Amino acid sequence: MLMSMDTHLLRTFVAVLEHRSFSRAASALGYTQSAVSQHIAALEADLGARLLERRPVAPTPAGTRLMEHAPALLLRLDAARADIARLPDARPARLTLACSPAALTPAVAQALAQLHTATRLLDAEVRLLARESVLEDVLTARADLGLVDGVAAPSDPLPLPDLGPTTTRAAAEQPLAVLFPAGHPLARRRSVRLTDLTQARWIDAPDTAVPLDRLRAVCRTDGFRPRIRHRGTDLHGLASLTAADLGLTALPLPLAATFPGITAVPVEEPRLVHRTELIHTAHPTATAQQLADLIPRHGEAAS
Amino acid sequence: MLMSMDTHLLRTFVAVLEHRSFSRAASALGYTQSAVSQHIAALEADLGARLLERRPVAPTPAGTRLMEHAPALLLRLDAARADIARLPDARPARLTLACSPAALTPAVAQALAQLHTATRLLDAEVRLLARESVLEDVLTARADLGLVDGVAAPSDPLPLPDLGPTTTRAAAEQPLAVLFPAGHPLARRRSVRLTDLTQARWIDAPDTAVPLDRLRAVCRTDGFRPRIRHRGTDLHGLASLTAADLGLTALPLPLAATFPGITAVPVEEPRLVHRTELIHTAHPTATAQQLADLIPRHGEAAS
DNA sequence: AATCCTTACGGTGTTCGTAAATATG
DNA sequence: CATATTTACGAACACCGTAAGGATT
Repeated sequence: MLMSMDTHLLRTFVAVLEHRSFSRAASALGYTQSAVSQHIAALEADLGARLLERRPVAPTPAGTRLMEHAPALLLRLDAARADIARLPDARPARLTLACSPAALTPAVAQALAQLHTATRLLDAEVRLLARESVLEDVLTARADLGLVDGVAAPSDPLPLPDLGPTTTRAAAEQPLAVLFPAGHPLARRRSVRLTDLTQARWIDAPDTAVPLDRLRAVCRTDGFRPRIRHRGTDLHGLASLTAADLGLTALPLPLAATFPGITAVPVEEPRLVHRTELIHTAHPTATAQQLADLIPRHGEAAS
Repeated sequence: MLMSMDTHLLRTFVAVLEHRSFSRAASALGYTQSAVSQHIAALEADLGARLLERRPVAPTPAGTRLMEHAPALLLRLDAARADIARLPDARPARLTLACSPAALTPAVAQALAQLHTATRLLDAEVRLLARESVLEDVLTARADLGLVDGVAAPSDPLPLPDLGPTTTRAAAEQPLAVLFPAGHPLARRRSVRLTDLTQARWIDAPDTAVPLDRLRAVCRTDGFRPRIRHRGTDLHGLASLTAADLGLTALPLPLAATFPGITAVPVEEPRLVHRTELIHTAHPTATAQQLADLIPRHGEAAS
């Protein structure tokens, strides 16, 4: 009766927790409530521990532990499938590029344009995603190439989770800036120390380059408490929140300087840069490699 | 008919490639040859690609791709199971510490001794493993605590693969040294540049702190070509190979200085250290935490 | 009472082993 | 011809859905 933690079971487990309901998870997965119930029961029997509280549905401690593994496992399972699926095809002419919000720089756009004229490329697609989703898209072959941005020490790689075999390469490094509303007292300074701003009001924008928990990690502090949260990839909207004095934001300096009502001040301390990295699988398609070669580089690294 | 890449199938797939034979894999797994054959057939049907060549058994390109994912997947599956299994137990009194070869320093031994007297600890075990295996042991709960060593830039973390939720902490940083046989012309120098030694004869010791591919990565060169390879965790034997002029080795300076027939010369450029890191799961056992707290620290980081 | 999850039960389809067939070197 | 993998087949079993049973709000 004890199966070896079948992937089906993990999938429904995750779905149940996402939907906080057996029945909703069931219809989402195309199963019966009964089947979902049996799946969870089987998992619990297999692992010898209760995983979920019911009514309301919530994870037990053991369920929480399992949840720390299951999504990554399922993602990697999909990645493996995708890696094999894209192996033998006559390459479809479509090229898909997944980008986190601030990673789509003019240089990238130019590279795309070059490729377009050079190869009479039929179809290219750019997907703007939350930074967490880019790696996922590349691993599952929803995108041929990815561009993620974030903050790091100069010439350090971004700390990306290692969910499968990928290759990473620095595409750009730009100075990091804090955005102030135009009249802000600190807006006249030539540079700021991040460590002076731990107690300021910040906007947490977890889908963009600089989630606040990253700033906390990089500055080794537990300041940077968010006043409000901004979800999504709309940097212009984010900047306008700052312009309205709802809180501070950090963005790459050249980009930050383009927003109206904003004064961007470079970060002086700690020594940080806004870095963009190019991601592709260990075995990129030919066109993907072509585009990758057209995107300027700024150093090198691989995983 | 298409299953969702069942974990059984992956397990037998890996076993078949490890044993290079359907029949040997079958008996290793407690199956019939027939069952193994059916497993592989099912996987190939599911993924729509031939995975193995038969007679002799060897991976096809698609099989190679799958092999880039399957072991990590299975490891993480075991890690999840272990994470849950060790959750509710009344703690068994045994504490297991997994160490890579040069990570077991006097400070660690002292910490163990302290714990032993402080808690009248019934049973402690130290496992000396190849550096790759330490993380694996911690994830699967074969060890409560891990110590891995390697080279990195000062105060940079070691690049460990992210195969599951773990916490990492620097335990020590020591100067890195190159080992020369006692009479070697360079052995009289006060320090050496690694970049001057890319063309020298090296011993590759992939199970110890400084595999040559790591040196290549860190020096951004493709030198450091191995003359011979040394497997295993026996540093004394490794040093004696160097003493016999079979090739150079890099080790932490204080340790290197203890070997007879060897002159250890500190590395001056690039700026590198030998670093030891303490690993435990995100939810360590009480005794594991106790020991961890007794081991001196040298900075901090988490994943 | 309504909603939601669990349990009982039967049909369908899958998995395994035995054994015969087939391919390879 | 010997060894190794595949295929055929039947029995045991697992899985899902229907439907009835509990539990919780």
